[in-house]
Amino acid sequence: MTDRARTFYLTTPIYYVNDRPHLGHAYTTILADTMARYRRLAGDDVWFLTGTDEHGDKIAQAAAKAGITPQQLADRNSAAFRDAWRQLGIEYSDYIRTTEARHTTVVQAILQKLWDAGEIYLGKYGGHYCFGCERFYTEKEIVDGKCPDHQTPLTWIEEENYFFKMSKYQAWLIETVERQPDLIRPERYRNEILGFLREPLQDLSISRPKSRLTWGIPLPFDDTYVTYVWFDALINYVSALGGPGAPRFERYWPHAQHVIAKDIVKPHAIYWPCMLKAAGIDLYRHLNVHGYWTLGGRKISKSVGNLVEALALKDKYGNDAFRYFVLREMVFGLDADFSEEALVSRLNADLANDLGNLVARVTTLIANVGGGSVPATEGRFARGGEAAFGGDLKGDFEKSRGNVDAAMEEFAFHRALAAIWDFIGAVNRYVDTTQPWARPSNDMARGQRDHALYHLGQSLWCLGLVLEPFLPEAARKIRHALGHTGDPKLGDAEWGRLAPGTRVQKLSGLFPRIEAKDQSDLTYGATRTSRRPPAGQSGPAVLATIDDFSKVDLRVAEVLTAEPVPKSKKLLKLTVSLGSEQRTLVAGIAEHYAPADLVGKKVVVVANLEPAQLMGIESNGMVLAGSTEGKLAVLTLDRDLPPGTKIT
RNA sequence: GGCGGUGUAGCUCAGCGGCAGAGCAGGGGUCUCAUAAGCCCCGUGUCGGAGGUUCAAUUCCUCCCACCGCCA
Repeated sequence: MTDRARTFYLTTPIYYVNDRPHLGHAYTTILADTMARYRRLAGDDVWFLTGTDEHGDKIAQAAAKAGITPQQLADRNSAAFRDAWRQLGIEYSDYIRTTEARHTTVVQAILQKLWDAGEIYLGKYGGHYCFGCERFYTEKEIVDGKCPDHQTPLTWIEEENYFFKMSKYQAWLIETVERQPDLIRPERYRNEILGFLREPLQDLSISRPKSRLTWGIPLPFDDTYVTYVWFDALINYVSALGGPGAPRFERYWPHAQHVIAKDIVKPHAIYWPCMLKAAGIDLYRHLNVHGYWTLGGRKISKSVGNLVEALALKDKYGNDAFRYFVLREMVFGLDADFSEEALVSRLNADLANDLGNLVARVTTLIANVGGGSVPATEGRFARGGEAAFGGDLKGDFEKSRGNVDAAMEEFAFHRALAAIWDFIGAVNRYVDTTQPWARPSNDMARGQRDHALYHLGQSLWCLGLVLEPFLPEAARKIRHALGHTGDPKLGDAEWGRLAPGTRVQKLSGLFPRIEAKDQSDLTYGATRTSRRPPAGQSGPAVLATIDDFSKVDLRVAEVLTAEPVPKSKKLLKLTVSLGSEQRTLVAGIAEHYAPADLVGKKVVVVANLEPAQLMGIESNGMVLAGSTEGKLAVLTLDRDLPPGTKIT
């Protein structure tokens, strides 16, 4: 653990304002935010940039369709991203927009510099162009004369454009990537780039004629052209700092680290280094590449609607839980699957059971048996006694913190969290071992109890600090419960910093469990929605075997009596006949059926469901019914069958 | 088609020459401070398949199969 302050410049990509904020954007931004928070917590000098990319055909076309100017469209959608980050508690230092003057002036200055240096030339290019992709396609890529991506007809365009002499930097780039093993990480993407660089590198078209596209930054040396989107967009990382020579640029650029998703590796690992080299600017330090989220085990379609819905789960389960899930679930660099089921599983197992419950039991112990404040530990337990009594929590924490540091150095957020949870496990075991709730029978036992509570207090204190980047809200609540209201500092995460005598407040319900009855309305995958899913695509992603199905004992039941359950709007109490026996069961159908409508009906019930208490009534079974958008229908029989008939 | 990656316990993944691991899920036990939480115990799995190198291969090499990525 180094104490020397370091400097970090972290960036997300700028997000294209043709899109709505979704899970993918959110994940990248949460990664960068977590890293920024971690470094700030460690006392480092951090600048964290995000923003929006606002030029290009798509924006112009979308604006035309909406009957507004491109700038108005950009303003609106850029605000949507800003709002999403506000809701997610993202603490960025700066938010750049490519339509801002501070950006366009730097882009033009760099273009002029490259033009003056002969790094740019006017060349001719002809090709099949797709307006949707904003790119040319080669003959081989075309499918039936159409764009392989959009399946739309392509346009043959032959035009003069300005080209950046990227090819001349190929050898330099190969050498640079090979010399710096951690420049592009994880390694799989570095290998991909090295593989790509084995083929000859082409020069890069950096302009579009205004006859075809006007929504862009004019080339400073030829105002009949605008700058091509990548050349414009990548420069945001530099322009946001004021450009070369600006104080903020000199301070942060040498420490630049980009965070991106794997789909934009090539521009960042090939174009951008060459552009920087040509402009006489040092290369960034790291390109950190993460994988894709799949949803419910399925590949994500072109439509982003389900990704937007996945992001909406933050409102249902809270920012901390959402943030924890994405950070813990995705191995950095690899793809991972997002599902509400997996999120709830993490929330219950890690946040509620391990962390939330630990915080509750420790604060309650201190409040109830420790007299409401952190006890002092006596000298006789301070040294050898520590290891002898309960274990070495201090050592456990230091080990965990070391692992967190190492993991964060490599952008391995999932390992950092695993390391913290190792410690949480140790603290839970410590509570069980030391049993501080036991009434002390003598001074020795009293001393041991106070000693244990002291160490448990220190443990919570340290968790309240080290968890801050990952669970900002929960960490703050933990610190508040321990009377700490100032700015958190990782340097304070040391044993003894929580002074004996400090008042401690009970903190329970930090992460309430999502109970089984609530889980029944989970969707598989993240496509929970108020709309009906298309026919054939609804339902679980898992397949039930015939054995699974045969576990459910479905029977015909005749409703004998039906009455409302007092104080309940939804529940009806039913007595049904299964032929050989009568059952009482409770059904949540009172809003849709009057009791009198049901009596005499033959319905279908699950006969071997485990009993449940509902409003004080034991329900022995479940009436099958389907529901959608406020409509509900109980299953009945097409022809008559006697009560008790088994349904298979 | 070329290059690369992945394939290990029901699920997610770690291990990468020396007696097969973790978390979750599941089963059993136990404490009662705590959110029916915690803690303890329980895993013989052709380590994708076939060959080879080696005293020894999940680990190294070759080929094959499946999936994924990049490129054409």
